[in-house]
Amino acid sequence: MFRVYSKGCEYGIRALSALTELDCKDGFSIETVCRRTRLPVWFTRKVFQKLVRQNVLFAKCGPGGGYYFKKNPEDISFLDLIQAVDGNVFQKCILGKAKCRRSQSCPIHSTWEKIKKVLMSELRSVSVKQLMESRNRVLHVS
Amino acid sequence: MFRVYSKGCEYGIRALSALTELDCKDGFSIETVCRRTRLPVWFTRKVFQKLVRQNVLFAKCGPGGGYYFKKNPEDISFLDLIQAVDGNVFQKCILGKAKCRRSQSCPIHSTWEKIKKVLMSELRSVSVKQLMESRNRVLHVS
DNA sequence: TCAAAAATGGATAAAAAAGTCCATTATTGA
DNA sequence: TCAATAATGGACTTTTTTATCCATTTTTGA
Repeated sequence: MFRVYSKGCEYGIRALSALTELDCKDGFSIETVCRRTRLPVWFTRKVFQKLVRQNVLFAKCGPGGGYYFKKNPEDISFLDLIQAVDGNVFQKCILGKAKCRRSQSCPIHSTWEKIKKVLMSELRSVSVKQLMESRNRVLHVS
Repeated sequence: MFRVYSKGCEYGIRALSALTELDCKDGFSIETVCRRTRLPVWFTRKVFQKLVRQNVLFAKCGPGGGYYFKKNPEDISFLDLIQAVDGNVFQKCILGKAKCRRSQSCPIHSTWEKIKKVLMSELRSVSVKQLMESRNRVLHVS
């Protein structure tokens, strides 16, 4: 039951990873993305709604509308994506202690702080742009 | 929705962390541990049952019975505990890809492998004995 | 030997997460 | 202006996880 992020977040990541340069420029509709990735449309829609609220994407209604990046895909990290969809999940104490600070900390506070630091910095080091590129590369190879 | 381990696993960790030297020698009952930690008895029981099946603890029925460590608490790591309760959770692909191997891997395979390595080695570096000690230290200080 | 103590495994209930649907709103272009 | 397109937010359903309960089994010692 180890999870870095929710299912919804996973879909968001997979959806955005499947975008092309052109999509980034001209925008993309849910239908297009979900057809390409075989993700469930209705659920992915919910995730995109969150990304809009969190200023990662912006949405344009009406014919020819769709979603557009609000920031450059280079400047959106994997961590940004997780936090936009799931919230500030990395702050909580790993042992569920309500007030886990340096004094009065849980038995593995310092270990966990160390792990978290690595985890977050690695997640920050991957951009949506990179996700897109490596996905497209994989598709070409296979 | 970030979780390193299940709720049950969390309870197991908290329960075992609350044991004393004497408990390790003479065994301990669910009631004793749960009174001390204010954990729900019935649920913690289920977790202990798993730990028994996974050879972390062994159980003795009847009056004066209870649970005993099957291995030395020094030799049980945090990681062992997680895997005993939750199974082999760290093997799965972070993006939910069924077959994520070096060739045909998901876009963040290598990043994730790196994070996982640190995560697992840190979790392996903490023993149940240490958890017990630091918990007891905290209790004395506060 | 039998009542009490302690664990077991299966059944069920409650809560949370995941997934679906729909009526509504916004926008476009014919 | 209005029909069609595309997103929105809320309501609802299903599935998974968490939590509880109980009848049964094992063991002890009076």
